[in-house]
Amino acid sequence: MTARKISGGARAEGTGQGGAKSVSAKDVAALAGVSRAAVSRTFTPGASVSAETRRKVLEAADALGYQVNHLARGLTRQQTGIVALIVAQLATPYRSAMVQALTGKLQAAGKVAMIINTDQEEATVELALRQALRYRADAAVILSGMPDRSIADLCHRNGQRLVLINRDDSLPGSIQLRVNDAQAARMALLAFLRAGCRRLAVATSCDDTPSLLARERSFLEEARTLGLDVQCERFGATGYASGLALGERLLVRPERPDAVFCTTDLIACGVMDAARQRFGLSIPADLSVIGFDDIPQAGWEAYQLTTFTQPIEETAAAAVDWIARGENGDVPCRVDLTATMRWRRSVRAGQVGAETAAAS
Amino acid sequence: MTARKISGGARAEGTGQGGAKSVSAKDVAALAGVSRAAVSRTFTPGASVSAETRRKVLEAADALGYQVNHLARGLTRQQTGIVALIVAQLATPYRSAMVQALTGKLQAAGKVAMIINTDQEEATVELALRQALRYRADAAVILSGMPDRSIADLCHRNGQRLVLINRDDSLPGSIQLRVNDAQAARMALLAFLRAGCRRLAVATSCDDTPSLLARERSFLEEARTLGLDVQCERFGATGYASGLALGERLLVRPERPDAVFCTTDLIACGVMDAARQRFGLSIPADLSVIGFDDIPQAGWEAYQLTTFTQPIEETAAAAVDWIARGENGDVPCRVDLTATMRWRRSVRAGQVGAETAAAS
DNA sequence: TGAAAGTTTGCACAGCCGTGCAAGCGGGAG
DNA sequence: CTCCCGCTTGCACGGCTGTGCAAACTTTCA
Repeated sequence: MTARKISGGARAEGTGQGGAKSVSAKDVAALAGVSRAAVSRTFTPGASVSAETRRKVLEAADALGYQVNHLARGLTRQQTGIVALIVAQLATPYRSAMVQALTGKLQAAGKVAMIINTDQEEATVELALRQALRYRADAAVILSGMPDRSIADLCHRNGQRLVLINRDDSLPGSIQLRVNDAQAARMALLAFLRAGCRRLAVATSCDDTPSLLARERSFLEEARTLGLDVQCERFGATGYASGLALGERLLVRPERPDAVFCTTDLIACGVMDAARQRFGLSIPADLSVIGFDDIPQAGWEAYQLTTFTQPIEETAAAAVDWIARGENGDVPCRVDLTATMRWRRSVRAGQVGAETAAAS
Repeated sequence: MTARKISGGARAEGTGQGGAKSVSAKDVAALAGVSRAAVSRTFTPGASVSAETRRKVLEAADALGYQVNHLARGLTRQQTGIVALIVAQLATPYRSAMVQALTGKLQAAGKVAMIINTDQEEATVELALRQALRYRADAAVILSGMPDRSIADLCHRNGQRLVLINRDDSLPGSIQLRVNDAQAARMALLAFLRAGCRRLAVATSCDDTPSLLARERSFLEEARTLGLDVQCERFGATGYASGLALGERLLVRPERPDAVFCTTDLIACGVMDAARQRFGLSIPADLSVIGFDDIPQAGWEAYQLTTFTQPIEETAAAAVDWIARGENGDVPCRVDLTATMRWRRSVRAGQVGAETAAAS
């Protein structure tokens, strides 16, 4: 296209007209009257510089507003300090909380987070990883979707490490962080039974993310093991609106459920609202509900939803720790984390007698 | 510290042991049997390469999984394609929605978003901008906090453009995006009056962000102009919990308000829950509430909150458009956007007679 | 005072890319 | 056959940093 010729000569004092070149170590060296290497060493911890030179350099750097160029530094070093977060549907309570935790901890570890959004259609996880590769990210954290084996291999060959959060497959040279979805789902079932509920149901979305599937399947399987029947309804995308629709579909049935396990808190909120507003039911007297994620809204007065708390901080900490540690090679690593049950008031107190938890 | 010597020689075929150098244009050139310049030109639109050479290069690049290094490219070009988003409290409905919109549109414009989190204490906006500078971001979008003039000047000198979203001050060489907070607050007041409410109140947090202050002040001033008294309560951080506390404080007063303008939807939800659960009030019969932001929860069945819809898409579009346009110089630019009223069911229908909006 | 040891500094190169410039190559016209 | 023109291609440089190596300088010790 347009040639965009860069005038190498005149480094005028006036604030830049267009390109506005940023100040480099050469500029600082010139002003301080030292070599460029001296500037570089001043900003390299452990390098040998005399106090006098250091002072001159820092003074000049301050006057010019110099900041070391991490991009150029990333060329020689094998690290850029960039970590890509690949995520869809960021504006969701759980996702945004996870991203907040990750960015915070990454910063504390001296890294910086780059967000790659896969909301648009198509084969976007692959595109996202290629983008991460182009910026030579030290690692990529995958929160949504799952890369093909071939793409993962491409990352591996280019020295980009992968963090898989609640993804199914294991990949070489990557760490896999998983939450105990299956066990939690079984706990939910037990909680319902202990509360005396018998007409059980599951409400979930049509999104086939590994976590949602695991929660649904475990609940169903455990029920079948115990010889119980469970009504399962699946609808739409993961979110409040789908929860509303799911509630209507379930509660209109002849054998109306008295307990619904929702694979997500957002769905649970929708189900609760449907039960109350459209069917005049009261919770937990007429209907017990359990969700998953423990998003902020689950604790709101209007819901007081019993759910499972995602170990967001621990997950983020484990991910960042593994990224910062750097060293390890090809062996895939796996970390299991536990979502703990959070009792609130959306499950009715046990009728059978025995241990009814959490009165307050 | 440790010397980290990089062995320049052996480029072994085996998957890397530690550093795992990523594949460069030189590698592709070697495999394709052409010069490195040919590789570069193949990936530069509009450059002159023969079909045959291009084919060989693309083949080799594909075999090796080559991706152009945007960091190195950023050295020669004056653009890195990186845009820094400086934000605190990302895990909040409004903020995360804004970040989602920004990242999506940035990507569509061929840029990439870098998140810099200012949740930690201290003078972090300055630190965040310095970090953005170190990565030679083309622009920085400031969603939280306000940089000192001196820091803004530093960015300006280094050719980093600034986007201020709902910030007070105007700065040279930056664009300022503002929403009509003041006008909206006046509309809220009028809506209350038209509904027949007379005991007005404002609930806000102690955070002194420009938007919140503008909403509060405009409401109060307009009321004073009309000779009306308004009870104003201020408490805690911006969020649901503060809303709950604010509701309790306001509703326990001798002259109990019959209308509360909340500077944020999260606060509004808290106030509504306090009114219902702790005081047994019904909304809007006993209490009318108006919020701000139109977060997803405002549309939930349990709230049906009348509020003001933030022009998130328009804001993000305007920001990205300005960033992508690039060209313009020192003249500060300002764009005004309008938050439009979203009628739901948290304001009682007018009693006076005349124009009562939104029946359904 | 002279030599040895230690510190500091500059040079030059590597890391990766884009691109101006000139040389090479092929083809068409006279 | 020769000349000219257009397209390709390689060389070399610039952009910014970190760092090994050797030279210069300072300090210490005999």
